[in-house]
Amino acid sequence: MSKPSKLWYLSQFKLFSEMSHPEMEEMDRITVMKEYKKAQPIYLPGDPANTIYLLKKGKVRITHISDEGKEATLAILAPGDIFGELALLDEGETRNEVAEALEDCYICLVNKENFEQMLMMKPGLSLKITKFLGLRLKTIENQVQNLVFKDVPARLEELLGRLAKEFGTAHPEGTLVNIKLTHQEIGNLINASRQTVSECLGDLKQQGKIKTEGHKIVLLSQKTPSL
Amino acid sequence: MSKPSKLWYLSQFKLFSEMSHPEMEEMDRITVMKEYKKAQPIYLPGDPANTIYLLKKGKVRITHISDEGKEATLAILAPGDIFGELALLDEGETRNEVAEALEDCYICLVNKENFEQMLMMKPGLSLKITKFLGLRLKTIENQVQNLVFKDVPARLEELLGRLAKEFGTAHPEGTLVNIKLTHQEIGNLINASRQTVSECLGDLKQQGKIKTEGHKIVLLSQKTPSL
DNA sequence: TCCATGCTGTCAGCCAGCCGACAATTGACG
DNA sequence: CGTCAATTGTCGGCTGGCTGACAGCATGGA
Repeated sequence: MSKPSKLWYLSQFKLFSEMSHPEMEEMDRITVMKEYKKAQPIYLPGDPANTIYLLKKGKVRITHISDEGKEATLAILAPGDIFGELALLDEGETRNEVAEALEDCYICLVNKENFEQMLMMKPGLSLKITKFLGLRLKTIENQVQNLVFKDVPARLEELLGRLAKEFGTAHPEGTLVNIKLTHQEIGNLINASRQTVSECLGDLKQQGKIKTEGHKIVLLSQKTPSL
Repeated sequence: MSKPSKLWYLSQFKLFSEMSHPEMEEMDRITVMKEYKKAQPIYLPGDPANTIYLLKKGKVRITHISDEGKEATLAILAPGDIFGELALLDEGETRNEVAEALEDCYICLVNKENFEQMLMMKPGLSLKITKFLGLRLKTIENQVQNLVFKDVPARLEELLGRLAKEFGTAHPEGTLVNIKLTHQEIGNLINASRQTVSECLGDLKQQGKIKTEGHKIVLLSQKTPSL
């Protein structure tokens, strides 16, 4: 089988980095690895929420869609991230957002019951999950603050910084943000219209803060002008 | 001592409702009950985050304050709620929001280390905390959606509904929202200016959806007019 | 009781960011 | 290499909601 082994992928998870080998094997036992092709939905609003997902390879986008069809992207996830953890809540819940593969992905599926069982047996792991959820909470609270306190240009800069940190690679003049997003998609991430994003990106270019390379953005390292 | 016993208060917590008696006593051991007077701050931005709070009596408001002094209220908490749980995250973190007693309160303080220790020993409790955090996550995601998808009048109606559910008491014509908030405070809750709130409340009155009683709001039950 | 302070209602003016429109550019695919 | 669809840049017009201002109202403290 040409896929890298599931166990290897599991070991890459921050969350499981301190797991013992027998624990890892247990994890392996209750886990199913699945492949998702680019643009393929992983779950949709209304789907039963009974699975937790561990993203191994690729990028996944989580999006809310309003009644009027407006989209708000909650997060773009990278390998090592966990999503769908709302499944840990009460029975009978359904998803209310879309999870979609932005690229070809390998994802591990964990059944809710198995996961809970494992949590029961491994208090240490449980604490890690708790901390993980707390971190997530902090992140989203931060997003609320951005929405409430900052205007579109500021939110855009903040987003570019985050993307650079998460998906950035070295570049002679700064950091290449290694992810392709349309202006519309950027707008969905910061709650702005396509046109406003276009305009603000133009401004940032003029200010010498970014430049575009093909369809990707390069964050130019700010050379504090000597004077 | 005239205060109701701490153990009694602990037993009221949803979270601990299924705890055994010895567990309760353990909880009692690591817990300190403290009284906060109306308008007294519980913690401030910059304070070290090393305590988890269990609200027993009274109401508590959690607020973010931006650099420019603009306020955004994240939540108003009622007895049985837990806050400050960000303390469970990594060491050395500090608060970045204000927690403040809206009325005279009894609050239980739990030291972070003690709490973690207890979590380690009681996997079931841990799972409950996890679910609790998940619930919190869901709530705040809902708030983000409101901010992004709805305009001020809609957010206001939604808020009134929430407050009625949380703090409402019976009233001949509908539900009395049993909490006194200024228009400014309502504005902080839904990210709107004082004036806009004032205007929208006026509109709702005209539409026969609410009326004011003293300084509190009554949500009138919608009698679907039989034409 | 009276005053001070804070809350409410309402208005005019303003502006960030939306929407629709359209042309220019790019990219994907045969 | 050509063609079609998607993406981008850029405009004008519009509007929700903000700010500031000010005049009634409450409220509570001395």
